[in-house]
Amino acid sequence: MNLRALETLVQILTVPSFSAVAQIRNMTLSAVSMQMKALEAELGVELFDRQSRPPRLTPLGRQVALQSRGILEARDTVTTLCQRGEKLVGQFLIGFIQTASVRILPGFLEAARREAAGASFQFSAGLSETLSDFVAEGRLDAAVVTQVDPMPAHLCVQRLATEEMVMALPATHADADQVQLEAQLPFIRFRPSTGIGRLISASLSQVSAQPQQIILDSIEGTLECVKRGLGYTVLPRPDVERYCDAQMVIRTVSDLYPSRDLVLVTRNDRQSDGWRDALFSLMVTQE
Amino acid sequence: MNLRALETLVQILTVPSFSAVAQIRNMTLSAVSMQMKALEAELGVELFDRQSRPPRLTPLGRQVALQSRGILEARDTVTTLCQRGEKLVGQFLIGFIQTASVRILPGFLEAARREAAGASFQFSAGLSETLSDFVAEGRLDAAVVTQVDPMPAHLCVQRLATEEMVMALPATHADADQVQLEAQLPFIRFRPSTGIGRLISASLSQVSAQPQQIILDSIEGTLECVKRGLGYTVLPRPDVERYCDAQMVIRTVSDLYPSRDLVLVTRNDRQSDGWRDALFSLMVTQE
DNA sequence: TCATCAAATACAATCCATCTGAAGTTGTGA
DNA sequence: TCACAACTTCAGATGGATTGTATTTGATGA
Repeated sequence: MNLRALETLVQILTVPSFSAVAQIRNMTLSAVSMQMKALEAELGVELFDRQSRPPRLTPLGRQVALQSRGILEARDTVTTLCQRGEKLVGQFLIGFIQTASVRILPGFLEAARREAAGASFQFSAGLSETLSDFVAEGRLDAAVVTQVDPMPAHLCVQRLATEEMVMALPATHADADQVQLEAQLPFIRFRPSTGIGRLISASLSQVSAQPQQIILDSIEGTLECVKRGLGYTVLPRPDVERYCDAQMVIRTVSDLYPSRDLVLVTRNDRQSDGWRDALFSLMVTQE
Repeated sequence: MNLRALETLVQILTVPSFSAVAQIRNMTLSAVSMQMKALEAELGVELFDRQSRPPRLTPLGRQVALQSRGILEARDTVTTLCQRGEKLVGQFLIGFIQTASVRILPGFLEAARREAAGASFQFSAGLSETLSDFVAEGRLDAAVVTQVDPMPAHLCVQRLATEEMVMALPATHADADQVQLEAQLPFIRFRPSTGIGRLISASLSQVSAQPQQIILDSIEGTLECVKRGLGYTVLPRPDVERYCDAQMVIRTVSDLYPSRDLVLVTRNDRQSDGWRDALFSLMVTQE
């Protein structure tokens, strides 16, 4: 099916005769006639009643013309999509690690709707290493992850936020020092396979051998255990504060545990150069 | 813009490489490459990142591909529209005289939705002569009118319903005979320019010279006047009965006034032969 | 009913876009 | 660094679309 023929057909809705359409479209009457004949042949139906001299659209022909108008409009949305001057145009596949999808994603979506109407986004969740690899392979356009070493090659890394690691412990143990704590309560560890968990594991090995450990894979679940006095844990401050209440106290432990960076990773190629900074600015503005 | 190229682009959403698409679509890799290059040139954008070896869709390219899928779906609705075996497919332009649009149209629409899903309808209102002329000229596909003489040539006329003409008079004059009535009340005449009005005018000239007349162009308004004792009138029975209540009585006057026929008029050509009977049956089934 | 005219169709020649096949280039993975 | 697979480029072939001209057909008016 030829779009030029559909354009002709659609014009015939508003113009009385083939010859008039031919003039408007800068073609010969002959060409118009043949376009319509070919269209009829392809669809296997009569679009025109040729008993009458300016051939008349049949009801079916009229319907086809109206539908064709829809096809052409759909095409025009594509061309205008491509003519936008904006940087962020297209469908972006973006990965988020769990905590970032809570902290960064909502504000990002809001900013994107405001400032990047031509763009759409599809998100997927995963671990920092996986997402970084996906970006490197081209299966994702970008990802928000915690900085990991070593980063896959040819990736561009931009820091979005720094999250301080804090200790969350039951209010009943608010006064215990580190040694007492370790003796009295088990350490509840966030699943070590994730970025956070790894970071903590690395730190822990320098601190002390933990006699008792509970391993959980949910931040909310971890903190719920803390509130009930089942143990203590170490997590990024924003996550802890979100669930904090009177049953729990927060202790700053920046000397024991390093902070972590949330970063935006993109491929370091010419394509990404076109939109990397625009994407980055949509993610930081919502701070 | 070439629909075949769009098909190729859409396939690339689900298939990893140009060469795979080429195999699936029975073309050479070369042709795929050139189609995509031509598409990029036409849109003036980069749909693919050719830094990497199976060329990767850029976010914009992905968006264009997704939108293109919409274009192709729109095209498919057109082709399936044309493949329906039904008789009534397309957009029909149909004229209705005022009273028919109340009596016939609702039931017709209901039947059409049930039995002619591939058809859409656009209605216009007007006088019987005008609508009949429009059908003859091809500005309408069909019309429901009162039978008028002479009918324009080459029209096919099918009777839908017969409406008896009855007299409506105020309940206060229920016992008056025709002579008393004429002496006591003015005759309220429905606008003579319409089909009904004409019919009545023609009859009246045979009956008697009316000393007093009120002319109105609304059936409901006419009957409201009758209810209030301002005069009497003659109208089709269904219209009178719709508004009848205790303040008004109906008198059969078939000896004085002829009945009228509601008819479906269509052009008498090969095109209309295809759907005339189907349309007709949708209009009578709702009786 | 016929003559006339405008409009559409038919057809051959031509044009143009697209496809193929072969040769050349370029990422990728060993 | 090499080999290979994948893509691009190019020239030539192909086929669909357009044009110009001749012919047909429906509309109009005498």
